[in-house]
Amino acid sequence: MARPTLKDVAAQAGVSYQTVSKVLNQQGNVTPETEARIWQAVETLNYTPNVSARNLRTQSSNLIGYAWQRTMDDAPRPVLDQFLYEAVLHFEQHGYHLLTFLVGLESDAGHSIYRTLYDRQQVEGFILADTNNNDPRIAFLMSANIPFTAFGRANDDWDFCWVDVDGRLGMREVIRHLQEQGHTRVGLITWPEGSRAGEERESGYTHQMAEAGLPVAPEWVARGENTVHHGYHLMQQLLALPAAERPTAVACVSDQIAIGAMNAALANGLVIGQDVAITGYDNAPMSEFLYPPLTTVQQPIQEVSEQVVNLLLKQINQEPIPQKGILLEPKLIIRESS
Amino acid sequence: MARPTLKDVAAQAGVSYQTVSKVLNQQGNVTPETEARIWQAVETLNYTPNVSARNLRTQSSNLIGYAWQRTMDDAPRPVLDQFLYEAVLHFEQHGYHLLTFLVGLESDAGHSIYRTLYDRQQVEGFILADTNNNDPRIAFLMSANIPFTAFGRANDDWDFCWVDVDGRLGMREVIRHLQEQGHTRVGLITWPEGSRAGEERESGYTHQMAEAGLPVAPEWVARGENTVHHGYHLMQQLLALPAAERPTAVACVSDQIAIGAMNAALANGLVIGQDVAITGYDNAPMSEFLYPPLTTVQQPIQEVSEQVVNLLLKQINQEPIPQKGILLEPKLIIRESS
DNA sequence: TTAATATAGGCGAACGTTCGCGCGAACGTT
DNA sequence: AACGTTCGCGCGAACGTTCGCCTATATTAA
Repeated sequence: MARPTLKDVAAQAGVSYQTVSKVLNQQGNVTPETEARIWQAVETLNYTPNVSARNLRTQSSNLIGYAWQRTMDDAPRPVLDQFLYEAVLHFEQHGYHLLTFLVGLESDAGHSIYRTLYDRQQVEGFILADTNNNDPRIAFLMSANIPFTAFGRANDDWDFCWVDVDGRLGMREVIRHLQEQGHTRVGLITWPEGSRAGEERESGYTHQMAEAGLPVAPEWVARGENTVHHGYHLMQQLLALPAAERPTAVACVSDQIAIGAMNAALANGLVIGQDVAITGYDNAPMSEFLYPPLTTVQQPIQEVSEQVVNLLLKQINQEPIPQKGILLEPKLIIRESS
Repeated sequence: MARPTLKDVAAQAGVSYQTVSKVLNQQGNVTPETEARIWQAVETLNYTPNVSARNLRTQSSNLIGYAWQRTMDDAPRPVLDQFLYEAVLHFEQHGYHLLTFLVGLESDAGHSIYRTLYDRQQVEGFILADTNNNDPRIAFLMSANIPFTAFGRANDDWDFCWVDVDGRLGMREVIRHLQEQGHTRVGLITWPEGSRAGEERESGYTHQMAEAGLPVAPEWVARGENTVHHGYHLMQQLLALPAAERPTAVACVSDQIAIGAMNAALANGLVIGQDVAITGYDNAPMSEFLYPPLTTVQQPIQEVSEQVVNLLLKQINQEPIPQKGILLEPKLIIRESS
């Protein structure tokens, strides 16, 4: 038999199909008896509403878009993965689903996909991650007046909804911890310049060093992409400095990089946590089981997702938004690598 | 102004709105002039078709469902991630998008979400990954007659569409390679029993050892979950065997496990690739940059995705399916860890 | 010249909902 | 007994498409 519709249910229950609709949407008055009859009919016919028809009528799709960006290097992004998972979870609790799509590498032309998806009413808004200063996606979505919420900040004078974790604070705590361990020459392996998250974390490093009255040699700050590979080579670079000026501790802006740095230290015959301290960032699942376990920073991803979802749904439902930007605090996790 | 509809475009172009529809769907005869006028109107009004209305009319949604399963341990799944990415890519080339949803942990009740999503015509089919023997999802989808294609096999006598990579062959080649390196005592770290992929790989191990006339001690086969953590401990276990019966080479069923095993070997002061050989499986992005780089097996994920998409779309479009199961060949990648 | 044919485009209907309005019956109030 | 009010439910309309059929005009053939 073909999919049952409202009319089929109505016929079965002996009422008009609009009444069935009302019962299903729990509005309108019906006697308990007819309501029971209707539910009974729904049950026996195994009726489920047609979502296209409903969407057409209500002018909504209950879908949120997320552009899946391939990272340059295919590195795993534990934080992003968890963020997405949690976001899907929270969206589902509000009856929304996530529609994933790809955006071309040609960044300019690529934005039209956001516009198209929104204009044809396939999605009601977007979530963004991995944002940056001058992020063209954010600029575009703001100008197009399309609802979205970002995990991560962009230009401070841009007015949009975001949720972020205070990377500056996180890195400050890392550096303070290293200082408490007695380290005075602390290096930093970070991303290339121009990354908002990188700037935050670097600023945490710089400020905490300054606050402790410790000088920072320019060659202690190494920059490269977010891969184990780069971490390895940048650490080699730091270790190649003369013994007297070589950092005794190295903070990395990601666990990926830290793993590379650890490998480099091992390759140089150093005992990590003893000859040299290394810290990561993100608390990737495996960081706990590395050799030795990695000191790192944990971000409250679950809360990030929840807030992102809330902010986006508020926009979609035109509800008032008390605070457009939400900054959460990370947590230092001390293990044996430092 | 409100979203323009077909009628708005029609008014602008001076034709009936149905004619506009025909032009947009490239069917029906129109003079080049009117066609140009229509496109012009579409352009100036910035018209995009309403997808709900179209879906309602055509009884299709152009959406494919994928159930996001949280792994027990939150371990990264490089293969799965790449598979999904490629699948999204191929689906988009056919005008489809991917709808992600979560399935509850209570496996039995959880299937209703597949049914619901399909019955309300929100998705036209599903893709599955990480399948297993007696996989309840597959059993359910088969019985419900819902289109789907799996990345991975299940019971051999089940008749459904799948694409898989020959794990038995992959592991055979790993073992053969280790044998060629002179190893006679080869261990295996694999998943707990009951995993289809695990069985395949283990069978490759067993057969290749047998073929080479080498005995296999039961204690050489260690089992545990797919984490760095378990890899570490299982390797410790193998290394704790008396020197004379301890394997000189250990094949792992995943790079995750291999990383743990490498860490354990390091912690025991062994030089990997020299004192002991270790191999992984999956060619995770970081495997190349470990210390030392990890010998592993690469799966042709791109082709897997493409075939999965093709099989699923064939089902949806009721096209004939020449071959329901497709088995692809993996490729051994030899690096310094063996 | 007439009839057959092709061509361009209009028209009505339908896809399966939701929503507001309206109407009769039952009920309570004066 | 007459009247307002509430309750339970039906009815028409609309959301924006696509699709098949129909018609009017232009084109060709007899």
